[in-house]
Amino acid sequence: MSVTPSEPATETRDYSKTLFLPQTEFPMRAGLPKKEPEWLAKWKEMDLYKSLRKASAGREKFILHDGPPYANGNIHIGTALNKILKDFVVRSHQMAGYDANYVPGWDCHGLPIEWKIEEQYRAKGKNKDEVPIVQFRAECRDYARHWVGVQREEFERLGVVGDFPVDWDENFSAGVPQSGPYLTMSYAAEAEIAREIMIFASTGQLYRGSKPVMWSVVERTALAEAEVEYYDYQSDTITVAFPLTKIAGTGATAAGVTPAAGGMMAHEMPMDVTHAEAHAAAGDLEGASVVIWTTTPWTIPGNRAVSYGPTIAYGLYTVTEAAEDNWLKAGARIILADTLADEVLKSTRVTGWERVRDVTGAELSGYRASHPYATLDGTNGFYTFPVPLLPGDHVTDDAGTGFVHTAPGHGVEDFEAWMNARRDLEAAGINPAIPYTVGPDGLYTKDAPGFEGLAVITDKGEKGKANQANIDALVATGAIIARGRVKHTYPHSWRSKKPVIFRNTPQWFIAMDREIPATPFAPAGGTLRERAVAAIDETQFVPPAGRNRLRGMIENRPDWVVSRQRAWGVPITVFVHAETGEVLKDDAVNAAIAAAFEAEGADAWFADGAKERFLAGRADADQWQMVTDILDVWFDSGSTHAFCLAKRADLQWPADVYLEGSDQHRGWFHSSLLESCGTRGRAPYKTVITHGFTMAEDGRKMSKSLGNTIAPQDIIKEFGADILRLWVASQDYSDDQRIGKEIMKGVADAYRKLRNSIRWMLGTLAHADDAPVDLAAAPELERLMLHRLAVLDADIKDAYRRFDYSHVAHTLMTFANVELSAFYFDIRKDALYCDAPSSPRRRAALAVVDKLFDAIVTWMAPILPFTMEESWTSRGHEGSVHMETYFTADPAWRDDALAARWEKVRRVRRVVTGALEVERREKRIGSSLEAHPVVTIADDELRAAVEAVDFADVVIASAVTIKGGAADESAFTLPEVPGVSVTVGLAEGRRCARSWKVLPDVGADPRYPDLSPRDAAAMAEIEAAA
RNA sequence: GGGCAUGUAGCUCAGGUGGUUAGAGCGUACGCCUGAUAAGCGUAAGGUCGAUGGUUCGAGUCCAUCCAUGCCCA
Repeated sequence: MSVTPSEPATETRDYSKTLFLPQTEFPMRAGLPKKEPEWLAKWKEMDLYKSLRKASAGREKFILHDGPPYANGNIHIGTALNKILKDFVVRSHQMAGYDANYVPGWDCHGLPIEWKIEEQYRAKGKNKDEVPIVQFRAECRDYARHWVGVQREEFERLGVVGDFPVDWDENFSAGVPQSGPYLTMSYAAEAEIAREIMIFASTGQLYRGSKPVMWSVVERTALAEAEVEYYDYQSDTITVAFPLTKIAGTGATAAGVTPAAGGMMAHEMPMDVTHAEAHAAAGDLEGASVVIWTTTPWTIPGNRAVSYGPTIAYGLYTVTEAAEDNWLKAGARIILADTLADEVLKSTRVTGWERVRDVTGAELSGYRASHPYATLDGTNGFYTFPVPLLPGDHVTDDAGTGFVHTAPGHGVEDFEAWMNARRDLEAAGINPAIPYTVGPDGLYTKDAPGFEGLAVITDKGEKGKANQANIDALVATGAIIARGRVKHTYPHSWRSKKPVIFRNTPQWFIAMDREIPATPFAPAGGTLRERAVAAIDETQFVPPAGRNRLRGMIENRPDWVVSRQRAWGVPITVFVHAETGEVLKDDAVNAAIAAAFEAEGADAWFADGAKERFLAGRADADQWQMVTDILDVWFDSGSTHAFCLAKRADLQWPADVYLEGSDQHRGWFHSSLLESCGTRGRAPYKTVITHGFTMAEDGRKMSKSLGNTIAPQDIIKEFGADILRLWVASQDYSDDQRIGKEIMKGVADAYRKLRNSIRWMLGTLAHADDAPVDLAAAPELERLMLHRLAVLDADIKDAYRRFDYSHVAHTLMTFANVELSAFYFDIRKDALYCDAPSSPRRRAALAVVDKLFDAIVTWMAPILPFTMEESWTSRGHEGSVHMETYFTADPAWRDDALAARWEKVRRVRRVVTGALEVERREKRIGSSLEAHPVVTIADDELRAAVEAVDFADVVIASAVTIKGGAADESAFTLPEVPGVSVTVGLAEGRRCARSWKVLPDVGADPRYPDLSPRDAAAMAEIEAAA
């Protein structure tokens, strides 16, 4: 095939053994799924985590504080992504010279674990309520413990380095564990969480209020949304009229309705002429009624307001014709949403009506309604309070009447509409307290006069008499105008399958807008909301959009409900006075509680005689009630900074970084911020990093039903953890990511290319020795590579500092492919393989490859810990690469002028490469070593740059000729490189049997008739040494 | 429905303050090499920059609306 005249007689010798070919055990195929566990074992054996701590003792700390995953079930791809990103942060800072100590943690309390234990009970036919609470809690604890163990192994398998070994005895005995992961259920954590909530209590930030919750009468328990199932259910419906009264200022008030405070009205209704006129015209709503429709007649005693839609078109309607005995009489005037008026009026069985005029939301705000039971006998005028009309976006005109009966104790939207209006209500002299109309037994309480003792739902889950009693009462007062039945979906308990109700229940809140007094950790000043907003401004967000998202939530959120009527958690360790409802503030009691928790865990609160024990000698146990609610688990995890960061000698408070998924703006970032601002006056973090969610390959959410889920365990089994980690590193984690078969294959391909470049370096470096090389005197090409290292050094370290791992991965992989594999290595193979051992050129190249290797391996180590460890030890190092700091380039290597010249050289190289490709196509050459390109360069400066280097080597040809002058029209040119043309001739001479270059002086050395002079000299040297 | 984001080649990403034919790596196709060989090198194809409308001499880049996807609320 070769066009080179060959002389078989002289090419008999096999010179390949005399070349310095790459030599390495480092396999091309990684076999990661099998190899990685071996590295894990090695790190365990050397106790990498502890060795790191020891080696970096005294260095500046960099602390990423772990957001605790929930100890329930195997990890999924999102958890893996999160932990891998955290590991990037930790490892990259460790290698940058910090002491980056990572202590993982787990969230152990809460509902899902309770469910699992209850489920196990049900399977055995047991009932949770039959089991002593302390025993139940013990089972929850064991369950959490099991999953901490499972997840711990899964996290370590990802290559995450941190303080993972758990000493269970230490966690469940007195004293703060000073090593191992933190657990929200350790005794020390439970004690500290209690201390934190007691700070809120003793500073008056914690208060008892109320809120409607879904309640199952059958099970006597509050239910979470996830515990509710929706079934069809037949409900009674009623349509009720609420007569209107003009709000003060005109002097007209209906009997029994308290006039509003004059000040507010004077503000809203200034007495100028225009308004006075408008007022007079509007007067005809006096005595008209707004109309509501509801499927829960039993909530009428709890009614406190009527909501309207500010943008809904309403009309005033007069009944012109109705049967004598009809509930809605002729002459009645009612207000309805126009789109619904006909439907409603038909349902009232009136036979004639007319629309009088438009009514707007703004006009309605000038009126109040009275309660339909204002005139109900036997209620002692209880219901004579004013019923305000509240604007609410939850009101629609698709169904009903366009007005919504608002019973704040019986619905979330009702509650919110009421609470949003709270300030205005108080200003108008209306009591914003929400009545407890229904008790835990489903019976009306004394807060529902006229109905007390009647059942809404019986303890069997049947409908009680409440609905009929209310309908009768509404008929009696004449407020009802229609009734009916409707079949709709209604929430039921997932256990009993019986309907649930919303009922107002006492709950504990942390106030957002109360001035905070001094705490043990921070001086007085500001409200929780003010403090949190200020703290957000002082926090760095990556990406920056996180700031607005978190701030928006803090600015608008209501008070924080921290109580749960559950068993598995830290109790709200507070005593309330039986009569006054006052919270006991006694530091000695608080200290006793915390001390007991530290020794025994929070179970101490639930043990028999706990009340007497903690109050002994301080307060009368008969006078004080013990709160048995537990804390929302968000308070637990919001306190991790207090019981972990602040309490461990090897950590520090505040954390440098919190890093979680973007859902945690509502979750952990949020609760930690509030908790810390309430007790310590600032955020527990300096920087907040967020990542997006992992989608399936098509960019859609993963779901089991779609069958497009992918588990990290499976990826590890098929590709290895390093591939999963490289996937993490190659994406912009701040946005949502995609994962799937094709994407993983692509990542594995990219990995393989990088691995091969490393493999080649290892093989080449097998021939290196330790003799020093003066790099300043190295050839230009070597100095160019050193220059690139100097530039990359700054770039890579800056990217790590910015937490920009995709920049690191893309930059280094592109560098390895484009500048090393396809350029530097390709060019230098000749010198590295063929030059004599003593050749300065070869020795310089080896020295540079050595630097390149150290740079790439240490720079990639945080991302590919397994592969880089394998590379590092394959180079003959005894220790771990993870004990190293980053390779650092000598700033003196930077040579921009040199780089600029080489930029020119490479432009010319591209033209030559193009020309060679044409020759190959035409089958005139195969290897570029068969060619002798003749390059014509018009520009003198460009030509000088090319002439200054060994251009034949650069284009991997056996010879090259550079000429000045205008480009040859008939020769090969590239439009983007004007003034350069190339013609390609065949190299003259014979093919050197060792280097395969085609040179005229092959055989010049008579000892080696088939070699070029360079190779002959190399052979002489090698043979002399042998 | 509301708040906050995102949308550039098959995949993963670059594209400060608007300016000539929109870039890279990987993958793909084709070719070369056979001394990095289940590797290495080269060449090529591949994009209505989510859509529409607007501002401008000129927009991937600015504005508006819409669509799609996601997170958090309702």
